[in-house]
Amino acid sequence: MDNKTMARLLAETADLMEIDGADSFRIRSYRRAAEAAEQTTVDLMEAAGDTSRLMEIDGIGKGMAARLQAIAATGTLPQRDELLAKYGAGVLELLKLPGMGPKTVALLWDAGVIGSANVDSVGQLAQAIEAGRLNGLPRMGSKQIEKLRKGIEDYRRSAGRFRIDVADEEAQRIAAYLLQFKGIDKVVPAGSLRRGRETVGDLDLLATGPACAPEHTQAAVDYVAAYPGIHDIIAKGENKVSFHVDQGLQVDVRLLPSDSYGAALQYFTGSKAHNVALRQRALKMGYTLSEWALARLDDGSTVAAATEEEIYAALKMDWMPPEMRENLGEIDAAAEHRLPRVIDLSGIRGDVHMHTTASDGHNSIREMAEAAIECGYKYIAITDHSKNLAMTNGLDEKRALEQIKQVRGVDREMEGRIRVFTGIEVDILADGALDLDDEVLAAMDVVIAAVHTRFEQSREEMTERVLKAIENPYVRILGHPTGRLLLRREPFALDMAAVLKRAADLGVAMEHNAAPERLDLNDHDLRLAKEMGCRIAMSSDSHDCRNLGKMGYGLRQLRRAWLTAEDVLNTRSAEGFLAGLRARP
DNA sequence: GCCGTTTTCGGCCCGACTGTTTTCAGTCG
Repeated sequence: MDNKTMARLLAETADLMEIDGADSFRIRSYRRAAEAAEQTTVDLMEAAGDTSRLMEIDGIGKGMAARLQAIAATGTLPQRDELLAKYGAGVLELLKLPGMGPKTVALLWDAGVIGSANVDSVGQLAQAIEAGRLNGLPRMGSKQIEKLRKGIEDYRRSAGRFRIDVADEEAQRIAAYLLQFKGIDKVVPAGSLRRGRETVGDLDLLATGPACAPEHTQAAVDYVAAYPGIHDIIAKGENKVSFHVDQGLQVDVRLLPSDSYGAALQYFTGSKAHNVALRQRALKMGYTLSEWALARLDDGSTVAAATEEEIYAALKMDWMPPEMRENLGEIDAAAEHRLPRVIDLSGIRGDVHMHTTASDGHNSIREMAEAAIECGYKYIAITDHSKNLAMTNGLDEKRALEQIKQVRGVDREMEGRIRVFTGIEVDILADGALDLDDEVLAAMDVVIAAVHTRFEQSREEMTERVLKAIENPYVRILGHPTGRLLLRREPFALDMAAVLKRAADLGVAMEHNAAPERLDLNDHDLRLAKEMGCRIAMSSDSHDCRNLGKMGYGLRQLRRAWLTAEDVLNTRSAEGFLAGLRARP
């Protein structure tokens, strides 16, 4: 069982305890432990034998260590099983409905609307609503019932999160609309979009300006609510409008006076865990922190509010990039002035993976090189597909050798304006062998090995396959390691910890494809890579010169994992990049 | 159930919005 599953079991137990009316602080412990299990780089199954090692993880005490051990040993948690038997598995799904919290679930259960044997609680609830069986229950007026009916509709229509680039585009459209209103000067996305999460659950936009001052927001609120892309309005208050856009994404727009802008931006950027920890720190210092201001506890006077920098400074901390705000140690680091300087997009000097018309790309070597110069890059590597990928017109040994000559030719023609390296994206076969001869690979500057064909292989076999491939001394980069591109974002079942470790030992770099629809490595993989000293090679994997330079989203993931320029090979000069790769035999 | 500049007991983050309440509970972020 992986950490994520263990985290889910703990989180579900917390949900069930909440329905059961358990002590709220105890519930919070389960949630904290679930977050800790999800975020830790310790392999919990492996550490389960060692109680003290589990207890070293923040948020895991004696009790939670025992529960993790129970999960590791039996695959389940007695507390959870008991509550599931009582309430039925369907209640966990009910909690995902908007407006449906534990108290309401408990109410429905007490009233007999939800039966313990019933698994399809959402369907059951829908039927109960139609049959009028909610009428007369406490707190169940006609509006509340209608809200639930609509919630079920929305849930069935679009459950889930949206890719960051999709959310980003919507944010820009809404911002452009808002900025047309006289008195709205600035619109900034907050929430997980600002933190650079891979996906966004809903969109938080902050607007400020004279029209957003308290008591004068009505006209601006009405203007927001008139946004043409709105599908339906969820809530409309004095300084907040929530709505769905047509594709299902929920948007929260908040209007704020400029003197609270920093406090609000900090607050709505989150994450939740970061904010909770920050407010605890504020309390210890005799302050209270809200979206309006950092204020003194005793007389309520404002300490800081207008900018994030002021607020962090008043809390005796360095300001930190939004990507780092996940309560993963950044608060202590900022207080001790030892935040790492995370990687910046302007530091990227080369793109190490791209295709040309020789295989399935749309442009010539020369066109790719010219486009890369436009992006400000100092070097690129041409890495077309190899022959096993027949559908891409992949290169065989003969064509690969011919291409080397062409690339070297273009490299000379560029006269130092940019360096163009030779390379290939070679296929890892089912047995871990590569589909081109070593003599050809030996002639390449950059060999990227990637799995392109998936056979019916188990996790162990997939891992063996990749481990064997990177043993090949000519392989310098492991390409799209988690296979997300190929499997419609379904990652391979692969022991990433083992792969990262071996890659680090061998000096093989790990590719991180930075296009938003690909993003090879997740936050957890990247933190592991950093911990193990496995270096990252960022790429666009461009098949079109227009896609070069679109590394922004993937780069923000690297910031989330605290990666610095040191950890990423593309930040080096052309010669430094080659030298940073595993040495060739 | 966790944790310690409050330190082994007694605390544990903050406010807006909604609906059904005539003073507040529940949900959300």
